[in-house]
Amino acid sequence: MQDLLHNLRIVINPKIYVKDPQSSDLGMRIVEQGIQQISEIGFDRFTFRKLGEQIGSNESSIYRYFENKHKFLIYLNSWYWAWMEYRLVLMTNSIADPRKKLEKALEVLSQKVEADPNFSYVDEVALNKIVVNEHFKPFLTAEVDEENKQGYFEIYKRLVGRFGQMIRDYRPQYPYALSLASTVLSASLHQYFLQAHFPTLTDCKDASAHTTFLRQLVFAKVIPSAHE
Amino acid sequence: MQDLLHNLRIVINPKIYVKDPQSSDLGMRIVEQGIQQISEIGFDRFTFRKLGEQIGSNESSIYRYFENKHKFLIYLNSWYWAWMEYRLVLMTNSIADPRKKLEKALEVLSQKVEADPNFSYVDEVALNKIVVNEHFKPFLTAEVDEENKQGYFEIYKRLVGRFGQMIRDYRPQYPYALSLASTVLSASLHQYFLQAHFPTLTDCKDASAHTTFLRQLVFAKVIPSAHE
DNA sequence: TATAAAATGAGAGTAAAACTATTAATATTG
DNA sequence: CAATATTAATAGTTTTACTCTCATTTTATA
Repeated sequence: MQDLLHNLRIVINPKIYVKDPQSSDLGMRIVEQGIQQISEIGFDRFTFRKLGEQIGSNESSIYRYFENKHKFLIYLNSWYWAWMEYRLVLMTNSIADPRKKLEKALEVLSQKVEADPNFSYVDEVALNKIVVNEHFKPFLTAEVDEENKQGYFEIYKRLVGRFGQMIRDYRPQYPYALSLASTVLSASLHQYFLQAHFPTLTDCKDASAHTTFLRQLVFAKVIPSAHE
Repeated sequence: MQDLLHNLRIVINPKIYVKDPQSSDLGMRIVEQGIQQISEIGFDRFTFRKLGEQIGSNESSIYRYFENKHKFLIYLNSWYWAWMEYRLVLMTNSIADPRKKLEKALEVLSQKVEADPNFSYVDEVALNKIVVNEHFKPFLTAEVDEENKQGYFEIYKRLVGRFGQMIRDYRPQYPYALSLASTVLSASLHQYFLQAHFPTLTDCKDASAHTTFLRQLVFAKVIPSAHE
């Protein structure tokens, strides 16, 4: 992707942060170095104290940007999914044919992530590693329902909806477009996770295999079973 | 399922526990009440102290059975997947026809969980709620690879392998049997999770829809795309 | 350029969680 | 019955996840 859009900024629900990290130098360092640290040591071992040390700042300063580290993870995930949505729209918008559109969408959502020069302070590859490794951790808390009500997961939901609509446009009769969309999105992460940690549980050994596997799922022709 | 097998016991890798909870009354109460508490308040809010209070015992006594609460969660997950495997084998063993066998397997793996009278001290419905809500939390730690090496996830891996083999028996030419098996298993949990917390991201509104959705995925006929 | 306001840094302090260790009481078993 | 293992009660340690206060620096604006 070329450096087409210099003045682009990913917009995140303000309820997720205390102070917008994109509004200051310290904020950007928090995000930048936070991504590095979490991708290196994992989210559980990550603390604001350690991050403070790394960026030569203070724990309490970070708390002025994010209420706690869980919110920080939600922020990073939101950023990632917003970025995915932007790439999805950019790459499919001009395609009229539903099948080709859906194929391109699948490609965007399942291929190996590469750095995007439009957002220099975010290392998308490291961020992808976090999203793959921590998977659905942002959702897996007792507070999901409350946080969902607060709109913390809007971006992800919009992406699933958008992708679901593409499936529906291609297969109007298919009644499980949303389920298929959420399954494909989650399966894509999951297969990468398995490739990294449980290679005996997946056949996807390279990036193109991931896409092919998912494409076959999406474009397969439903055969009614004896039960239906 | 009838009460056929009175003397059945789920065997778990001893490395997961310090002392086998199935070997004593206290151990069984830990498992029984632990399942209740985690399914009620969620894993993050759960502590050994609270569990101790509930079962009228002491925090330090629980530590004699499980090293920490993460291992306890791994134990519960292992139990769940071992139980799933046992049901899978029981229900499919006598079926010779690969298609019918696979259909039955899908049913066992995707239908709503019901209590199993063979294991009276485990509430399978509550345990299923934990597995759905905490999803892949046992895997999502910086120590996955180490724990995997220790064999903590053997049961789950065996289940995926077994299910993958059933897919392979039915579609010998299909090159993604393992990926499909892991995807279906994970998608089944995920769709139940969405149904409970993000109903706008799934079309599965009842138990039969879950099975139908997954059955269509598995039995669909692959259509080669323009890329292949 | 002076001055107010905002942002950051440094440090101490608190509460809860996650253990660990010790000793006493109780149960089990040989 | 004696020895042995198991469990209960309690206190203590370390770490994490914050919170609070105040001093210092930076920035904005008159």
